[in-house]
Amino acid sequence: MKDKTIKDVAKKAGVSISTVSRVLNGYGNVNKETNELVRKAVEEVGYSPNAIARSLRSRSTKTIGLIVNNILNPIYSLMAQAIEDTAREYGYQLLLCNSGANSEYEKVYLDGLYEKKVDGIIIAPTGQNKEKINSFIKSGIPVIQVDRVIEGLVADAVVTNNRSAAYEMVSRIIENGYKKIALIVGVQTITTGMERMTGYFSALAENNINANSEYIKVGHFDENTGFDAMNELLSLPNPPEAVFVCNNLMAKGAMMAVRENNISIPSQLSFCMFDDPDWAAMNVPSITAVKQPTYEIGTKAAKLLINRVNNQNKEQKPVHEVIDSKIIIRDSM
Amino acid sequence: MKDKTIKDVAKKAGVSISTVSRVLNGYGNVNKETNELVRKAVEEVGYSPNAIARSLRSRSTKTIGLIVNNILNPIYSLMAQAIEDTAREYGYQLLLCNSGANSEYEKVYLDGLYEKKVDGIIIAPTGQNKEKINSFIKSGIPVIQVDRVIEGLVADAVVTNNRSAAYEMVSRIIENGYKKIALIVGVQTITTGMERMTGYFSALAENNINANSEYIKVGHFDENTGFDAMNELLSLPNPPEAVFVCNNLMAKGAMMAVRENNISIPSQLSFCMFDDPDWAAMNVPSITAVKQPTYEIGTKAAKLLINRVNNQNKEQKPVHEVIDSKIIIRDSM
DNA sequence: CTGTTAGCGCCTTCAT
DNA sequence: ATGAAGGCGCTAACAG
Repeated sequence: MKDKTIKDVAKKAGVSISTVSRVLNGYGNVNKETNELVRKAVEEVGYSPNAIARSLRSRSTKTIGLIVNNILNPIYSLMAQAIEDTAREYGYQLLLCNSGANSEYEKVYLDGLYEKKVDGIIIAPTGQNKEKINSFIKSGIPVIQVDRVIEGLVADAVVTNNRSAAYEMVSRIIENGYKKIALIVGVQTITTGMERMTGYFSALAENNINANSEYIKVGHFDENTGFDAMNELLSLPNPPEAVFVCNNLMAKGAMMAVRENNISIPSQLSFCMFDDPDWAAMNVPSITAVKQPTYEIGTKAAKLLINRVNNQNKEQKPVHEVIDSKIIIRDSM
Repeated sequence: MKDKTIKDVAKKAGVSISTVSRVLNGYGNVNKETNELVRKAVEEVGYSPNAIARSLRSRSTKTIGLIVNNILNPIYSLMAQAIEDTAREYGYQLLLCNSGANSEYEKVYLDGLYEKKVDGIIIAPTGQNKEKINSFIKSGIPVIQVDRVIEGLVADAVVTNNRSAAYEMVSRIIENGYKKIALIVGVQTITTGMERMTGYFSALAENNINANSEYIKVGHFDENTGFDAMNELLSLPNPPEAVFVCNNLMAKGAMMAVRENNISIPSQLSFCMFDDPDWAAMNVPSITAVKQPTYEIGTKAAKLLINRVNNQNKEQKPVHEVIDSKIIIRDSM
């Protein structure tokens, strides 16, 4: 069954296609009766507008691209939900891209989104495609960075206070009387990894505790790294008394290792983490965690983007919004 | 910076736009030298094709719409990941829609996807928009149902063996010597709710156990329902010895209630569930669960869809694919 | 207030 | 092997 076009409606209503267009888009002056006539014709014909044709002409797709690492990570699925909720509210749709933290995939996605003429993109960048991302901005397509940020890229960003949250978390550990504090953290080429580690060092320094390089494990922000790192820490001749694990995936792996080694928390090891997935609260003992304002980050990012889209002319300075995380003290520390 | 078009490339290469188009799409006969010439011009000009224009002309968007209940539910985020992986492999992109199990939203999304001329859709349907979904199919836009199915809709579907998996799970409970077995399940208007409940009844019947209506809690597939239902079960004068909770959200709520009531699993209550989220394996005791082949469902659905898209003419019969779940026995039973 | 017209960027016969 | 021309469905001047 072939789609009906604006032409069919025009014929049915006995008016010109421009009149139909005017009625459909609700601008210009249209006679009330004509308006009625057209609306009835739309019904009768069963007309549905062709967004592709409209986009080609109007140079707006009402679509935004979202590139995340891993939609399975609750951080990103919650963020996606927030963005989607906001997008819907404003009449936008979401093109979802799962980069898998792979910069090659990211590049392909960026090209795809460019060709599809999205009105803007929200991205948790791998960091490897700075120039390509920049070309969006130069073309007038707004870009909002979330979660992490590419240094030197002049684009908006919405992130959490990684450094100070980590700082505060580690300070709490110290307050509880621990000095031998380990850190499991992700690569230092992305800002989350870097900032969380910096927070850790600041807290140690401020309390005159020497950082012990044996206690610092840097790897990927994933389960395997967490598992391996924790095993290494536990097999140290002089193991740490506390550990701060810097994201939920690593923490899951680390927790597995803790269990396999029959280490009791918090009596043998104080355990706390960045992120607050379901299992953190359900674990026995429940895990002290840094809870990111993920939904809010998503909402803010989406609103910021849509705002940009609607004011492309006004050359505002990039916004760098930092929303505070909350530390949730539970029983593991 | 204005986008370069095929025209700019043509001018640069000193050929016509149709030759450029031929080179870009790799069909027809083009002289090797001309080919070179055009490719170089593409580079020099910095040309990127406009997918919108191409779609308008070619009537294909290389885009598929995905409508799920709740991207936060790991079942759906994993499915989304699978679909996305497959889509990427075949050069398709994903328009993500989060219906929130709300049929009004679902309707709006369906309209939006129709207007955006997606090549096909994958949907976990609420069940309330049968006619609208059917209109896609009538227009030649393939639809694949996942997770659940609308009765009487002539469309492909990829689901798990809800009935027999539930049947087997409950049979296992019975084998373990329990007779007072409760069920917490979602609404019976969607097939997952219905089939899982049917499986429960079959297992009881086959073992000559009378179903006790006090033990059967039907509500929404969400955390609150699970929590409330479990509380009610536990406050029964004659509480059940075992419970089968029919999805991960409900199970989370139910587990909360179990804990608040200081009920010990499995000594006081045998607990098992449909779905296998992170926390099920990590819980103490670990939870016996029906693990759906979620990734596989997503992959199959995407492949089926893409296949349909490429063979729109061939009027094949709808496929109803059922992929078996796996029961993972753990310590909670 | 309404109709005519000119494209948006691309693909695709149809000539040559 | 290449070019010219029409049109996908729609919006937005521009006339009237």
